[in-house]
Amino acid sequence: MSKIDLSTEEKIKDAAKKIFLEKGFGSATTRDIAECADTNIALVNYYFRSKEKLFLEIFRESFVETFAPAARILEDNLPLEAKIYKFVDHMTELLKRDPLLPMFVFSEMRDENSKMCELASHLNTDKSARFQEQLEEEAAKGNIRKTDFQQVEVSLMSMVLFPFLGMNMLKAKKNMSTEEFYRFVDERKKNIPEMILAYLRCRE
Amino acid sequence: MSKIDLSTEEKIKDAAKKIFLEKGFGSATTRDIAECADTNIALVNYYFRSKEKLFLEIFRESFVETFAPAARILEDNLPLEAKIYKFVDHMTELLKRDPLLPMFVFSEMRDENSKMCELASHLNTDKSARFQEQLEEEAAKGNIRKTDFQQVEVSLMSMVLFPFLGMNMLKAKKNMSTEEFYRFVDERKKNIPEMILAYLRCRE
DNA sequence: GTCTATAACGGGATAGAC
DNA sequence: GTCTATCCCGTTATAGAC
Repeated sequence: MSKIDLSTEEKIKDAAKKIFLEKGFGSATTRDIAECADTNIALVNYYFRSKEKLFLEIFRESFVETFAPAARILEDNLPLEAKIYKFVDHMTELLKRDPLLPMFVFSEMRDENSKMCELASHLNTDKSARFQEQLEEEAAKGNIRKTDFQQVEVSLMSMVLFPFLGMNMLKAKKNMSTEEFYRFVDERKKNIPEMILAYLRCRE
Repeated sequence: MSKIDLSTEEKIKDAAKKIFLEKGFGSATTRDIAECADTNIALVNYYFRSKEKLFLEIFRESFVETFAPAARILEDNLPLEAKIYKFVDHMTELLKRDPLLPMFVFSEMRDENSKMCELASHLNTDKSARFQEQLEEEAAKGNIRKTDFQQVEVSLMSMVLFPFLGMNMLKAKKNMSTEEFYRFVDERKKNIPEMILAYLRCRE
């Protein structure tokens, strides 16, 4: 189905996603969205009641249906090394398709009292601590060093997400084109797991 | 000099910094700033001409005078290991004093065409490639592995900055208090250099 | 330098015709 | 479902009195 055949509601939602991800809730306007969807403000409110309701729908989808599931790869049932490679690879590919996603999610959680923070802690129910158990098991077997799993988890997330959060800074500082940036994050698919695994495995 | 003795101009600037860092340019209002500085909108415009001019001054100071100098520790003249520890320590202490700084800088650079991106690439003049040279020298001596210095640099930055960018996400997901968060990043002062150095030193 | 009042504008939302 | 016209509010900026 080509883009032109989408229902008005779908066109508005697609436009809203694009605009909100580019500008954030505060700087995006209903006018932007309507224009981008090739309709008018009245229809945006007809389908979604308000800018805020529309936004919450986009945020929920981005976070709950896209971001969180990818992060959950760490809870999969896979050997440690394979899992880390899979996580970095899948997450990187996801972010290459949707490079503004991390900044969108995190910038809307800048205010500690925002609805988005509430939403995120709400979704904090399924804590299958498989990754933590796995690190502890491997450490007990002597395969890796004993370590704080939260530190490892955050470092892993950091190294994958940060380049996208600081994409324009990186491009500015290193004079990178978009293609070079994507090559750079592709190289990290090998680099990041190597670093994590070197840390976990090397004695000291 | 106590806060109450500051000149009106200084009070406005302090207030503007606080408000802009909390909300970003788009969501901050001149009213917020005036109220926070305990004056009125007219005076804000009297001293700074417009919201945008005020903002640019705050951004310049935050970026040029605070953020960039800290990042430049990597170009210091120090042995590799000591330098990495110093960088992580100093940067973490800076961010503990100003935890909103990374999100402020990066979120304002979300739009590729923003003035802030221009500013950042403008400041891209002093590229003393001391850190790069150092990694290459040590690799030539066989002390560390041969590696892409940009990957190492970005990973290092990632691990230090990311927790502050995702502070509220982290707090929500891990049910952390502010104190626990600060304890967490303090532990990373040891953890991050260990990871980088394990990667650089371990053969494979 | 400081304040009050107001102009000029842009934003979200809705009424009502079709 | 769709559109035009409009309302109402918050925002930036400034004029003008003190």
